[in-house]
Amino acid sequence: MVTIKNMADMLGLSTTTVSNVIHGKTSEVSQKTVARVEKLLEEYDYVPNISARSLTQNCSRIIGVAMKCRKDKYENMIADPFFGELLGAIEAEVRARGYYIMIYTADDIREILRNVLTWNVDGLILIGMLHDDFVQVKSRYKKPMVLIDSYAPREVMKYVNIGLDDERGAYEMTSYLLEQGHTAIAFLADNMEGVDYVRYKGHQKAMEDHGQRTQEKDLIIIRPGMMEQESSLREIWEMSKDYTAFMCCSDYYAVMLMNYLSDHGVRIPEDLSMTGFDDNLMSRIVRPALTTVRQDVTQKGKLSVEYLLGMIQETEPPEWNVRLPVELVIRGSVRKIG
Amino acid sequence: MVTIKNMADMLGLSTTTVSNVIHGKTSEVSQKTVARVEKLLEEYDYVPNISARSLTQNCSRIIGVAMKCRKDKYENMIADPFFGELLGAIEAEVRARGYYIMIYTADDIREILRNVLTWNVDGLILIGMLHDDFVQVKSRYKKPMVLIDSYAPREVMKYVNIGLDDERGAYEMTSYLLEQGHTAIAFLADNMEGVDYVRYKGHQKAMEDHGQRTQEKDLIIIRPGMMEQESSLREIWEMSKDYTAFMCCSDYYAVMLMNYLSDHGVRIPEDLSMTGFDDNLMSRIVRPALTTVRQDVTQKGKLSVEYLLGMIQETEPPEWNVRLPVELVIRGSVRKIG
DNA sequence: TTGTATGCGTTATCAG
DNA sequence: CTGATAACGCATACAA
Repeated sequence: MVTIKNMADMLGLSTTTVSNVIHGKTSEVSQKTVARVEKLLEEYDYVPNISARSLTQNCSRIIGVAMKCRKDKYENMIADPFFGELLGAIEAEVRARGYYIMIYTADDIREILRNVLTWNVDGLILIGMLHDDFVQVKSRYKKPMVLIDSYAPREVMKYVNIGLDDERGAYEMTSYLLEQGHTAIAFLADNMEGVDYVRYKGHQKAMEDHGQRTQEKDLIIIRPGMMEQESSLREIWEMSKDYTAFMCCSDYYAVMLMNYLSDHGVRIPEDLSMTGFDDNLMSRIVRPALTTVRQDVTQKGKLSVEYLLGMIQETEPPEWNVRLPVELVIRGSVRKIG
Repeated sequence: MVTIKNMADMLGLSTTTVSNVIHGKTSEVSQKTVARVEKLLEEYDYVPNISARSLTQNCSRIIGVAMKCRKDKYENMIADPFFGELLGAIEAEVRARGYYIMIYTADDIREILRNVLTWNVDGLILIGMLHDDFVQVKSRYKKPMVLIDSYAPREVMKYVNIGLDDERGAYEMTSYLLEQGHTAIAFLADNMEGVDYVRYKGHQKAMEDHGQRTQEKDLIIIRPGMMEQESSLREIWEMSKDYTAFMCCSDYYAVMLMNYLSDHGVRIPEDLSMTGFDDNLMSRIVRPALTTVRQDVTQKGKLSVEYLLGMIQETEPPEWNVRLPVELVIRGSVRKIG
């Protein structure tokens, strides 16, 4: 590996001059010298050492992507279609802007924080963080951050969030189901915080606006591992008999359930209508194709990077709480009744 | 951010002593000093600066994951279920071993190389590389490398490869199809190099061993974009009328085609049997579930990291050409005929 | 237009 | 047991 010093020695120049040429500060260097240096640069295919640069400039050109993943839920988060697409979109945009990406996944937020600090990351994209985690990161990491899909209370701390109009998405889906004559609707969610909670609220609101009431028993919480457990699936199957529609918080749950149920003789959508959320690859592959709420995951990733890099270049973000639009995608998994 | 020097000053010690405590070289330091230093370490939650460390030690603790991706094929490679799972598995293992991962995707191998060199990556995992690319990398990058799914000619250059028993997988699948009474089989591949070529060879061999011949027209090459193009799909549909089975080189193609065809009235498997390769998430989701060849992608990723880290620690790899086993998974997309 | 000197945070060598 | 000091590769303030 050639270093600046190597080359300076070869040319009988100082490192300063070589460095200047490398950085295009050619106004301060004579034409002739520039040519000589550039020739050598080419010849040896000089590549700067980022560690050294990072040390002097106190910036690393690394964008950290931190994902808190509950070990009990994911053993391979990146394999999830949603995260895969999101990560891919982030990677593409970061690369296009001349930065690098480093992924930090961990159960423990302190481990993530340690990594972020040790690499002196220039900016951070936080995925799947709850409020407490965010507070902890914020207290030690002082550079720009963007959260994705966060619903941490904004009163406590100002932050940029790139999210979705989750409430509206759920509202529209519920309205659609009601229009199709469904009133016995179960809502299936991961938990009752963050995104899922807001979607549930949208669902509730639509129900109320249409003169329907929601009951606690109509809310089915999918606990980790349930989708792989025969007994839990059977339980859900039993429950399904009380409803005409299952409204799921994610395509993944919708698709997994749909397959389990139809494999056990439940006809979709004749016996039970199903809807998802996200419009993943899966929703298009499954038959009947899944009626779902589309979000533009690639756009989400891209925008996160744009905002983050904007902040790194010291401009205020144009918006602190971005809610990307959402669109109802009607396919074949809902039937009209009555 | 506290530095070693900061702390040394506070304690009236030298950086050497503090550094020694940090690295557990406590045999050279008095109990009392150790305690004092550790207290401060704790108090300020000292985090080392990796750039500085990298500079002195000439190693970065970064494992590079380089993926050459043809722009015309992938706009988001990580979103592909296969790469997503592979990358996730690599990430998990790298993290468990105390290393970090950096992803380099590019169309141009020289860009990848530049990044690898600039970060002084300790080891490299190469995915989707053809022989020429590998030669180019090898000529400039002198640290350990592991290739995944490579079929670069071994005579030219010795290298570690973690791959699959592709030939056998295809052989078994073809044998299975023949047993089920199929002889009019089309083979659908991406191209005729690397993995796909070897799978095709396995297919050919099985055909011959069973007294069948393969003809050039029975080999259908899926060009980039074809899966999204109505006209191409229609063409394939037309072709399908001459066959009783489509044997696809990947689950992705199998699933996409299966859906297109069944949406157009072709009954799977009554009118046409289909098989895939990989045993992705998709193959389990689709109905009828896809008969396919299973590979353990997670194992592939994990093993790659194990081999690579072994080499970084200067031990010879136990094996230069690993061919992971493969398993026929019989589901519902193939019917028995005759 | 070019060169000298210094510092970034860490580790390593060697001397006390 | 502890401490100077140099070195890693690069960028920059300042000097010439």
